[in-house]
Amino acid sequence: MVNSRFSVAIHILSLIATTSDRSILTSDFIAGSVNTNPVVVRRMIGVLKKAGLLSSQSGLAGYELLVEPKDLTLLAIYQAIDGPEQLFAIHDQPNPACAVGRKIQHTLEGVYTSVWHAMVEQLQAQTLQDVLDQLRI
Amino acid sequence: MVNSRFSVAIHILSLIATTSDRSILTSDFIAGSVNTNPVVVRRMIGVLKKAGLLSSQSGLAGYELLVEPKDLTLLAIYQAIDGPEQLFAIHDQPNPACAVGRKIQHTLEGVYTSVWHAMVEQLQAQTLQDVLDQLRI
DNA sequence: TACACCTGTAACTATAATGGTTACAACGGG
DNA sequence: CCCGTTGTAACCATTATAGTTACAGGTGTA
Repeated sequence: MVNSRFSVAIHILSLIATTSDRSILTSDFIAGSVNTNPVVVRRMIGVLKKAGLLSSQSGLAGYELLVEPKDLTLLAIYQAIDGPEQLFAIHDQPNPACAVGRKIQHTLEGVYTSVWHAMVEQLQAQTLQDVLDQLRI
Repeated sequence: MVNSRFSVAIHILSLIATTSDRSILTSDFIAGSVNTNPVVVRRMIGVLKKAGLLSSQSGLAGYELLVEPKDLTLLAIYQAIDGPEQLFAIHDQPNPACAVGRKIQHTLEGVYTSVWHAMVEQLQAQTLQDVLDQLRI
């Protein structure tokens, strides 16, 4: 099971997209909705900020999306958080003296790449706006 | 990143499928190819055995596949290991007093289900035989 | 200015997952 | 009986994850 950061990121971005009053949109308010600690929220927001998804100003409440919800794909969010990371880990240093061990890593990379491509298609097909629509806000 | 158990399982099953001489197919031999501990191998094999993918006899070297490589999909292997588990974790207890918090879990489930379905298609389209072919054994 | 409130970030902690290891009971074949 | 093997419990080390405390520094307002 992959960690819950992707879920939290989508939650945070949904709040930012739907809260017009910047003054109430503090890390404390967001943490109350997500049910976590404000620092966890600010940490996550720092990552999303580095990825260019939103902006904020130190000392000033409120966050602003830099990408329209309809243009913000779930893939962009996912990659902002987890980078270009592989989905499945491959055990390292299988025995090169063995016919299977020698080629298993390369083979698995191919398998996982095809799975990853399928995931990418799905994540790219859905935007933050789609999520907002399903939240019916 | 998901753990390396799926990779190790495919490696183990590839060895079993391609090693005709049962007497050398010990957990120690397999561990030497995977580069891990024999107990880790036996533990994993116990899981695959419970799932009905292979058979073994206590005290006797060797394992036997119960499904033909061409009929053994990577999905079956994946599910034997990780069960019907969700791919992405969803943070628990978002605030029900918040419009987003109230519906985010259900919405994310839908999103993740569509991603999972895409993965399933890929995993189902590839069999152990395909892996063996790529290993060129 | 003084103050209240906020962000950004470092540092520490608790918990859980992962994989490696030791140990040993039970089994099978020579 | 003896040796090598499987099956499994128990324990340990490492790492990931998320929560927490603490505090420096920015911002607007009385």
